[in-house]
Amino acid sequence: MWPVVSSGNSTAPDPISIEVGLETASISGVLPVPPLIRCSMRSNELRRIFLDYFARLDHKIVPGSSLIPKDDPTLLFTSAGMVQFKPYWSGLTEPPFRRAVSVQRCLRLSDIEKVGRTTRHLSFFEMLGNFSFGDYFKKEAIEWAWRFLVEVLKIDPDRLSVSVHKDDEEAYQIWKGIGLEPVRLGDEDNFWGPAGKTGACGPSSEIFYDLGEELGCGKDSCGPGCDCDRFPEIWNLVFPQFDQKENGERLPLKNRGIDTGMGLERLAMVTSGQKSLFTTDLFRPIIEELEGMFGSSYQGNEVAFNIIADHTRALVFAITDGIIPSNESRGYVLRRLLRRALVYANKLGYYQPFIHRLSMTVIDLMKEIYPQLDVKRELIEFILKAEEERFLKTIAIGLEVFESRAKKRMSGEEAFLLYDSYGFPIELIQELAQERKIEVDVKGFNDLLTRRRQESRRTMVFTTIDLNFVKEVDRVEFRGYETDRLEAEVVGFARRDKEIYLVINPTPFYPESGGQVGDRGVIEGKDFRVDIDDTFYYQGLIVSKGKLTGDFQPGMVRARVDQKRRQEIRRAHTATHLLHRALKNVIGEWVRQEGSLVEPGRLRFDFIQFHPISEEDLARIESLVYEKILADIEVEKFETDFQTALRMGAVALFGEKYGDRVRVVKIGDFSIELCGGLHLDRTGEIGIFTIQKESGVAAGIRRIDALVGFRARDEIIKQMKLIGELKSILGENLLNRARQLDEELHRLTSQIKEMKKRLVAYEAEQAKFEEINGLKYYRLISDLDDEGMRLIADQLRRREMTLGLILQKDGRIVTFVNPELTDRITAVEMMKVINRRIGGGGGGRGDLAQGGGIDVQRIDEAEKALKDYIKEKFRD
RNA sequence: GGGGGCGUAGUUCAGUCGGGAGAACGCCUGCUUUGCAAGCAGGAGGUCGGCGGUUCGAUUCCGCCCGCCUCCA
Repeated sequence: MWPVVSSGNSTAPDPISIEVGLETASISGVLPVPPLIRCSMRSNELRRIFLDYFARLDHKIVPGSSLIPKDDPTLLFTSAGMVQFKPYWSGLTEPPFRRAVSVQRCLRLSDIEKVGRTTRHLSFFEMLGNFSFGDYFKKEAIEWAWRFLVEVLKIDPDRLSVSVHKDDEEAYQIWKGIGLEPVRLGDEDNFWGPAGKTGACGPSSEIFYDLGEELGCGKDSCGPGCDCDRFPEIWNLVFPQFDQKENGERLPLKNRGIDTGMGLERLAMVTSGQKSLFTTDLFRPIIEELEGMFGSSYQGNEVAFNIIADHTRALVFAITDGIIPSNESRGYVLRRLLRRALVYANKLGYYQPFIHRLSMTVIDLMKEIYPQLDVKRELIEFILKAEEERFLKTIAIGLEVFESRAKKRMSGEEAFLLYDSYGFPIELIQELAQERKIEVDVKGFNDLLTRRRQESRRTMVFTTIDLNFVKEVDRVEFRGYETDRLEAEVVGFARRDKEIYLVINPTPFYPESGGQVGDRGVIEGKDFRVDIDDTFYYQGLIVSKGKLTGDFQPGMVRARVDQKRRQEIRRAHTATHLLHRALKNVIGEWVRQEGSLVEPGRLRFDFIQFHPISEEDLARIESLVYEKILADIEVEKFETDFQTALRMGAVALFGEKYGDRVRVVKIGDFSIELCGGLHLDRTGEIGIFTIQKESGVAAGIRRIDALVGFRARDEIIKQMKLIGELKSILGENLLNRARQLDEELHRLTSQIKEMKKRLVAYEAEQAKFEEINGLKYYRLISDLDDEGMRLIADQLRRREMTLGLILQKDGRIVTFVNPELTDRITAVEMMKVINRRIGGGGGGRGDLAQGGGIDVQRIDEAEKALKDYIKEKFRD
């Protein structure tokens, strides 16, 4: 069974030093296209041949973008090659080129259930694509695609077949001209997009490859587009011509064009004569490594092997792009992929963490094309190992819950609770149940799961903005580097009651980017005013959001950034660069930024490091930054081309996209980074810098929180004031005094405890009783607190045949009964009798009850009633 | 974004109906045995995650927030 991870015995690994030259740290995502083929891998050739082919057709080779889509809140992952180009079709952003070609790493979870069960579905894949933005259209796209397959790759044309959208006569005729007879399919098969909720979409034409009759489903209807494995779709040619809005409406696209996608893995399959993606050179080494690990063969275990291989690839690439397993959104998807892979390993009888080892094979296989994988090797291994161990722990907890609930039958609710709250995979529940001959209500489980899904979908809110355009605009000009106020024109807007989104051109408002938060301020028009509370990029445009007062009309406006706030942001950002450099100096050059947050007066910096930073190092880092602040160094900001910046030694970050022109921020000879954010003119303006805390965010990632400028000052003053107030109470020598007081408090508390004990004994001793029908009825008044009264009651009720009450001046009261009498009368009953007469409330246990809020003046009246009640009860 | 679970001593956790904050391990002191493991006696250690509400009284009930686990999107 699963080994249980014992907690607390994990030893921190030695710090790992990674050589990161600027050459490797530079152009993230750029696929090197060597002039000579030096790889023996067939799929490596395919990437290069594809890029070459379209480059010769005047396509710009564009590096694949990160798996985290930029500027598109409707999309969880980059799920297609077109994602990074979406604004180019809608015209929201002027395309810098009209034709592009790319190899895009993609993560798609919509078909996750099919992955591994068919020979052609993957969650992670690379997509080869050529794109046109308002340039060529169907004719070229179709002809080029056909010639690429048949003439360049020499694929047997008899094995290829095509489909078009049922209403797309144009595409149909083009294929006819080539000599093919396309099948016509409906929206379900031949309409693509948009990726996410909004954006470019249109009819498509697909190219299929016939793997042979033996793989077919045998149905009469079997043919291109069939769900079986015989005719995999290898290339989808999409003709984007609509722009889908948030409400589902489709408007004509400004730059209609071409968007194609061909899965590299499927292409590798057909060009190498394989019948499955998983036997291509992209997967075979992974599968073989798995066979070695598990000691079982691929044959007969295809589904589990396929799933594990696929998910491991996805994990390696996702972590490289900066996603860390967590319990929300993107990170959670990673967690699920990893757990799914482990569950399938379990099905093969393998119970150890192994994905972190398998990931090394994936890295070795792909590092030539994606050098970043190799750079992040240690991080990937560390994160995966920690995550695998965490899952084993989850399983251990789930097992306990399972055992405690295991009866003859397990209801759907119980199974669902195990799955939903304890993360126990349903596959394991079924397996365990089978072993123990327990029946599981799978239907009930599935019903609950379905209900949960519907509920989640219903409450899902989309963060899309449907902009109305007043004026066509290529892009929004950002003038925030030079100014914080200007006159501009409203070019687009969207309204939801008092909430309004404005696109103005030009704009002084900095949109949230690179960790720096968006600007706030005011936009004023003729009869209205908008208090801007956030600014961000949306589909390539800069959008400011705020609260509207007055009557909004598009037109000329005055825009003014909250200057004071912005200055605090500048302080934090420049300080972030100093901190980054100081970290490298003190800890080591391998320190790499994993994310940062730049707010007014506050910054947060995440970086890769496998153990906490020592107090001494933190102090050194802080004082190094401070030294640079006091040196009041000039902060130079300028534009240059990417290569020049790199030659100057600029630090470029992974996952960031850089155009040909880049902005450089240089602080003397101390720090130089590529950065589009806002910065100070001199480091002295930072004023104060103080590290607030150092903590861990996830396995292998540390975080430093720091304050600067006014916010740092406010915090320090707050602390000093607090200390001042403490001193006014405790005197100058705070520490000694506090220790003294603590000791004294301790001594006095135990003394009071002792005294109370004696007082209790005394009061109990002195207590007089009155006889009522053979009972000893006590009534006393005490000045002791609740605990004291309880203790007296404890003493008295130990005596045989006793009961009574203890009263305190401010209305607190305790009633008590000897435990042997409680089946005839209880302390709670007595309390209620009193409460009925003279108010208040109370309750407790049979032998002791507490209460309060009674009217002490009328106690005699209540007591009389109580005695009558007791007499009644013990009449015999 | 929404749902479920959890948050109590340094650690792992118990705490029933709203009325005495507990156990084990660890720690400290002493004793015993001194080959070690240990044994015996005593002790320290708590904002019951935070804030607010209901109540005479809240670790317990309610609301909001924070953190962790987990599921759905």
